[in-house]
Amino acid sequence: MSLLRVAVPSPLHRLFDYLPPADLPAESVAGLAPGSRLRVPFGRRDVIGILVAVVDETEVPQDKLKPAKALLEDSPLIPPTMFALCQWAANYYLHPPGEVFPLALPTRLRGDRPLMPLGEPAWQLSTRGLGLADDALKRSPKQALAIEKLRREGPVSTAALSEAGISRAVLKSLADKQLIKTLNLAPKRVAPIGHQGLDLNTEQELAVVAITQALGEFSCSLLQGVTGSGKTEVYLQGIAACLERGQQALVLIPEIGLTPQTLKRFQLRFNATIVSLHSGLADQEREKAWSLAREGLAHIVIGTRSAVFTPLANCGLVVVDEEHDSSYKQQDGFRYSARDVAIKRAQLEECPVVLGSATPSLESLHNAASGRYHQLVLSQRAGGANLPALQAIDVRGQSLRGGLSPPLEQAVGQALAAGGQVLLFLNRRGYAPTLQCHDCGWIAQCTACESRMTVHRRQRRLRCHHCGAAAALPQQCPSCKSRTLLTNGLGTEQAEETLAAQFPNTPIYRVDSDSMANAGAMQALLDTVASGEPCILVGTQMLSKGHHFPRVTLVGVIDADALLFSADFRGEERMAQMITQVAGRAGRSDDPGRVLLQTHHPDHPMLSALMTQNYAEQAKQLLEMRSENGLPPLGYLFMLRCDSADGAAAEQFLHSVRRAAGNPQGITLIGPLPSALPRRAGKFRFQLMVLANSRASLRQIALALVASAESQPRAGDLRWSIDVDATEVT
DNA sequence: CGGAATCCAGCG
DNA sequence: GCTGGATTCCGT
Repeated sequence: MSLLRVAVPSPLHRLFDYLPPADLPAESVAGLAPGSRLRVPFGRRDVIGILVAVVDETEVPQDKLKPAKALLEDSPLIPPTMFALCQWAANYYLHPPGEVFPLALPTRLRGDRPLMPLGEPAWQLSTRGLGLADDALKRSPKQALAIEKLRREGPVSTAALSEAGISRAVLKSLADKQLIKTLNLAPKRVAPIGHQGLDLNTEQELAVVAITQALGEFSCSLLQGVTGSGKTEVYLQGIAACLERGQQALVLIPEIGLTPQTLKRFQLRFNATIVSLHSGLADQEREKAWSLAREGLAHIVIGTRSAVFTPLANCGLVVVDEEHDSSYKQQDGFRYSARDVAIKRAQLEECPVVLGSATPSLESLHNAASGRYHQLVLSQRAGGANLPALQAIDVRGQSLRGGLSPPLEQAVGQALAAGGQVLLFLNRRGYAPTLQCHDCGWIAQCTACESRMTVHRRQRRLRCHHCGAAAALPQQCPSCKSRTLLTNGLGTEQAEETLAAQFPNTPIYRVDSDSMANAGAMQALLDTVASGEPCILVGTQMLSKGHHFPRVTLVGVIDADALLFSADFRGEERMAQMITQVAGRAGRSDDPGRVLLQTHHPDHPMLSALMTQNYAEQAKQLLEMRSENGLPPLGYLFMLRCDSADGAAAEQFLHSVRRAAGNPQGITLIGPLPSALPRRAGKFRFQLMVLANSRASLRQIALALVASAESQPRAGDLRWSIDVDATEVT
């Protein structure tokens, strides 16, 4: 007997078997394709699940099996490649399959809504309308006109009818008389046209040739190009070759903030259907973009992390821009890496994938060095510009105004006087990270987290950056009623304020997620900065991503020490990437500019390495250190995390899971330990780190731990999750 | 003792 | 995750 194995939307690490729906002919059941939606009873209610397989046997007792209620479509909404990708991802990341398959669908289709047809709503004559006598409508001239038009032209879109002066009301009365009926005009398939690309230098040429020749089968290339070396141009010409083969391209970018610029550049180059998928889209727009991609009507699909699960009818090339960027890793729920999923996807699509970055992740560099990836290098900046020189400023004992030491302040003044723009990097938003009472020492803490509240003076609020809690900025100390409250430390808001006083004749622009909250703010800023007038940009890592500022001649890193000391083993890698990226924002051919790093540890080996080496050399050293410690990418790791309002319960849970794992060969278990933020949003957080010397042994122990965790009695609000290839381990 | 808040197993 | 039946809690 045929049974349907279904991925049901629930956090359970298993599939559920159902009898076929009663209305489905028995002989058609065996031939059902996976990836279709099914309405199935689950507990007390009905849910929409995804058919994973048709099976003959089950371990479920016969009397527990229930029939599915309905099959929602004949041909699967999730095409075979995407189905395989989701299945791989659920398996690789050990995530409940019922939560993975829906990612291949737009939200509207995760329920039981029917697929919205693409194309345009239109009208045509019904049989009765065709046979209508010519003078039958002489008392309704508008209706007669409509019939005449449809008779002459065949099906006409509602929009075109409306343009011809035929209103909805007219169409409705004709429809009521059953003289006309609706249909859907199929969308037109257009051939994409690529405009002439820019001239390439030799390295770019080689990269384009390599990508073009790779089309048609799976391969992975790492395009390592210093900032300003023209990586995007290489993508564009690779994509042009892909489109010429009649295939589609998928382009992943790190953040929604970069979408408009990227989209614009692609639209200028190609006369083609380009869709972008990001969190800013309304559900209906999202479904339309998804359908265009799935039907093969969109030539280029540009999107952030989740777009890696968008089906493409004929995917010929995958590009992952800024592949090192941490936003490709989802940090809650289903903790996948879109970059790694993209590589698997290219393998399933049998097409090449290009990973691009000026500062590739150690993972990708390692894979390139070991020959698993092709390495494509762009070492020259466009127009032959040099990269700016890095220099440390020893701030020990120096008086700091608005975070700036006298030498930095002086350098800023000089750069502005020379007509340049200045970029100051401070990776802390808000006014100050701490509010303290001068009389009794009270410190504003978040009540739900083990952390301090950040002062946001403009909003007159205290905000917790970990849980989002907010409170009014107190006027007096809640503990001793003193009115002398001090702020400690420096955030972008305060820096902006102090800089305005230090440089009263220069516009200061703050760039962080607070000031760039509304859509268009970033574009407006970029337009202003592009005008070239001297100004100071002060902001967080938002400044270090994507945008190039050719008129910036000085980059100042206000607090390099904040990057220097990280509990995470990826700290050094992140610092090198961030400094290299922020340094790369500046300079043009005739003036590479300079980069000043303020630090209390000018002799720190990481800083000296940054001064004297390029990113690639430094990465090589970092890789050696990882190798010595058995850390990724030379070791394999995952985290088992647990949080609960009951801290002891969370810790106990991980202890007993660890006991169940035993003491296998080649595995290092560390923990359970409280995480770096031991309490967040009212919950205590513990974690167990597992390091393995091979992917196979990692997988084996991960499966054992998940099985053990699943079989533990579930107490209270305790939650656990697994993070395969975790990037944040503190 | 009744009604509300909380706990907890089970979902095919 | 959601659901509803069982259990505990609270005021009377």
